[in-house]
Amino acid sequence: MIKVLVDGVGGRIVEVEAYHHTDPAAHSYRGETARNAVMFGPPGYVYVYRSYGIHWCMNFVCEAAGSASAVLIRAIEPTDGLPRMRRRRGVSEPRLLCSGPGRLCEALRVTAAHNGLALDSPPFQLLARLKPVEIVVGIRIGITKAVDKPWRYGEKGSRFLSKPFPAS
DNA sequence: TATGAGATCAACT
DNA sequence: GTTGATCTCATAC
Repeated sequence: MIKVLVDGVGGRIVEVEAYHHTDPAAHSYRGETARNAVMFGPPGYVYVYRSYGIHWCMNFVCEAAGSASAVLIRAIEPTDGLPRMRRRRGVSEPRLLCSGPGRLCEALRVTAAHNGLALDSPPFQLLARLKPVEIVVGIRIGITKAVDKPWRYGEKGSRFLSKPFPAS
């Protein structure tokens, strides 16, 4: 999987979910608003929003401008800046640092200040994967609409997923 | 281990 | 006024 760093801290993306404007579960489903405007812009940008009042969630905008599609980064495998992540998260167990959207954003210190920033300029860095990996697909997590759509993608066998995928 | 509540706020109805 | 792409901690089995 691709590796993402924010200010030098981050790791390999091991779990994402896809959202699209035709998807009832997506923020962009009901059209553009002040919050989701970034999703309607060009790809390669970061969309950050607050969830349940206390957590931040990070998305990468995809496809052409106007399609309002994005991938929610649900989990990464920490590889860079482990000490800083531990300090920010207050936990030492590596697999608890980034195994979930809210955890990941706290570990990378992603906030509304990052909303609308480009993925190819500081503090963001994207690094291509070194080798192909096996991907498993499943249904999405933590949503109440379009629950049956298999738009969750993860690295097979990774120990850093927010939840395990059904055996495949 | 499993289930449940609380935290806390911006956007939407 | 209600809801939510969540997490953590507490209490119950």
